[in-house]
Amino acid sequence: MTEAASGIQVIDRAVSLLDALARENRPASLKVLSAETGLHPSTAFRILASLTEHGLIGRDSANLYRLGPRLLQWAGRVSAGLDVREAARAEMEWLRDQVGESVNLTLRDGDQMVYVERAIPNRMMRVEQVVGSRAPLHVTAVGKLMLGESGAAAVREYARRTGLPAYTANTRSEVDVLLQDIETSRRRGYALDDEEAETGVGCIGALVRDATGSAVGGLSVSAPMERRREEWIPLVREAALRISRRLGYHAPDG
Amino acid sequence: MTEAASGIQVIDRAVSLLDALARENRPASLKVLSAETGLHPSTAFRILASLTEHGLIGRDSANLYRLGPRLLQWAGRVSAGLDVREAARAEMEWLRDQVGESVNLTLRDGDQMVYVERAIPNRMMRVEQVVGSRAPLHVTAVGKLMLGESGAAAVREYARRTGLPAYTANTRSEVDVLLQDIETSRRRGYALDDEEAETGVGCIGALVRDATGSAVGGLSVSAPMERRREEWIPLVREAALRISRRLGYHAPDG
DNA sequence: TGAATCATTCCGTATTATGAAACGTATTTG
DNA sequence: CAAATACGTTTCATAATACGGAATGATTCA
Repeated sequence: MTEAASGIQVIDRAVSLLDALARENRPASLKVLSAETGLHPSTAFRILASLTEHGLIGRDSANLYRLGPRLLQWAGRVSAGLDVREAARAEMEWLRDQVGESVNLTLRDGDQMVYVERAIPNRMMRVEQVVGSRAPLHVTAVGKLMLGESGAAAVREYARRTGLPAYTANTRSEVDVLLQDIETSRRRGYALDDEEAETGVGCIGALVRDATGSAVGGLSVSAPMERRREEWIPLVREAALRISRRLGYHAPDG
Repeated sequence: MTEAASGIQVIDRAVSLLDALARENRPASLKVLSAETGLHPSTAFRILASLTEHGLIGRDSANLYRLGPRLLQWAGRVSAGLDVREAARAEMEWLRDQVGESVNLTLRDGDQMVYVERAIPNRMMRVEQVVGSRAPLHVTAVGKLMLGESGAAAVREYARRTGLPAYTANTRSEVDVLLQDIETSRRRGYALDDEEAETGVGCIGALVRDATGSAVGGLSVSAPMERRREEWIPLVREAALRISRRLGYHAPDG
């Protein structure tokens, strides 16, 4: 169903098969996959066989297809230059232990933020993001900071492209309101998300920069709104700064 | 260089491009990638463009190609049925804090173990595995336990297929020695790796089972040999068992 | 400013992937 | 237990598809 077309047919089809498998989130039969993607069974079989050969897909005892471990090999190298995930892991765990809430590391990918790494607390009620999932820039704390990096003109373009869809009553779906928010966030060096992506969930985010000083992503704490504390702000900033330092970042002045 | 051929040409080529990019471990130019893979620049360009379209590859400001975050989406769903990684994360951190050494979660993929998740301690000297990297079954603690699951005949077949290559002086490269080791390990419910994969590194491993009782992977502690302690054995077993329980595993008797 | 290097696009061609149909194999049903 | 059904796999003629040589743009370097 979720199709994408461009460039090379076989690759489009292979991707849609892998997507179908990921969406299913469990081992799937050829029948299911070919139905799901609308591919002729024979074609789907051939492509799946090729992907299997390369380890991108594994096969069950029951002849079911599943995503293969080779993907991990590639995913491990996904980063923005240096390995941000690597640098972030320890700091994220530290921050999670400080605040007792979920900590997320996100990277920008076009008009979206991608959740790249997380540390979740051991409590009953918590906010949980799936690694690899996405959210639009304007509804996340880190996303708003990223927008602030590229200037007002770029934000307006973003607004025009996406239409600033509203996820909750609090989503900044008016350009001017968004610009206002972005500007104060930029000045303060941190951003809040006041139930703008999901009702009941609040975030505090700060940017992570690399050796060249450009923002490669961000760190954020996500908590049920009523548990979020202002006291966490310096902690989030501190953790983000420490990750940045590990990436070679040196503060502008000293 | 590292070629693989089978089934569909474009997919073989796309995979080899992604591989080249992963091997490079940094953003790479079209020139480099086409040279590395032996593909005509025009062909490499077309394939890379298609992969980029799908987010499997991202592009730098300097027109360099890098692995894209979409891979994370897929990698996040790589598992053996239920999400082992998910279930394991907390337990792994607990175990790491108990023993103060690196903890690895591994899955079997054919004749190899794949490192799927890790928790590393915050100390200067530590053993570190890259997520997605691999090792043959017979040189790892968990691998030997996995071999023990399928019986002596299967082990002999494995030995014949792979030739039991020796990585250190301690590697069990004689079938009978290996079988002996596997059998005692199976009976004890845990396995040791006494510098069999790398000199100076010792491991303690235990299996992780799913709801059907079959081994889906394993948990292991890796430490410099002189720091490894026998007291850790029950801790490793306990953590592995807790992960198994989260996957729905129920001990055979009670 | 000119030269050189690399990325990108174009396009005729043959190779490559395609999908209908036939064949195996396992599972279900009467 | 046999027949039927459903699904996975292989084959093969065909045309659509990806190929790669060459020409064009865009940068970088001298």
